[in-house]
Amino acid sequence: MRYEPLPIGFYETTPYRLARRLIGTLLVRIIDNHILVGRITETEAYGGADDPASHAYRGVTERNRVMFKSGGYAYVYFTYGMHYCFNIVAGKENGEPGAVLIRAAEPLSGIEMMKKLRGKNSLHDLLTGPAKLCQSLAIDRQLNGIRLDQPPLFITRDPNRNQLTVRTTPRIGIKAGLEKKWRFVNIASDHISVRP
DNA sequence: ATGCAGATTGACT
DNA sequence: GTCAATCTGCATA
Repeated sequence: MRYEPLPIGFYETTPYRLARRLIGTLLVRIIDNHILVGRITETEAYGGADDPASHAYRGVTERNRVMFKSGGYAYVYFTYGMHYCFNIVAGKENGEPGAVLIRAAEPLSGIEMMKKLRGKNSLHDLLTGPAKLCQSLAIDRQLNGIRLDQPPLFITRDPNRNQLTVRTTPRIGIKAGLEKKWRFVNIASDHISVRP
């Protein structure tokens, strides 16, 4: 199977629209001759000055500066003293900052490698949460700022278009901006972090 | 099944 | 000094 990365233009839209568009696409990670693939089941949109839950809310800092780039870059940050979270930057050059947090996916290929990276054997415990997903796909601060239109990390369309049933909910684990329903979940999948 | 505390470090006030 | 876009193990029911 050959995977064709989506072009940068795919990401040049608002975080909200990108978060919706990413549901059902494939996240592909190449590492040490292994091809790891997951079908994205859960995302969250984060904005800029309009969104108090976003890292970009108070302007540019050393940590969040890739959120201010144009769409199609990886924003990977470290949190809770031990976890990474993976985001995809959204938007156009010189537009509003924003990104989409990838919260969950369904493992499709490279499952043995994912289990090894994660140190667990349960299929349902590999990609069902933003930090678990980073661990199973070996995503860490080294990938912060890379472009997502080529290996070792990119998005591609699902050739076997699967059934999607997308629901929006408030975002998880935040204390501000709870009124926004900016989380997207494919409730047709078992591989999601928290069932709405 | 649901709930809570602890882990552990770096970014920001 | 505070606390985080989380996960885990243990407790209770």
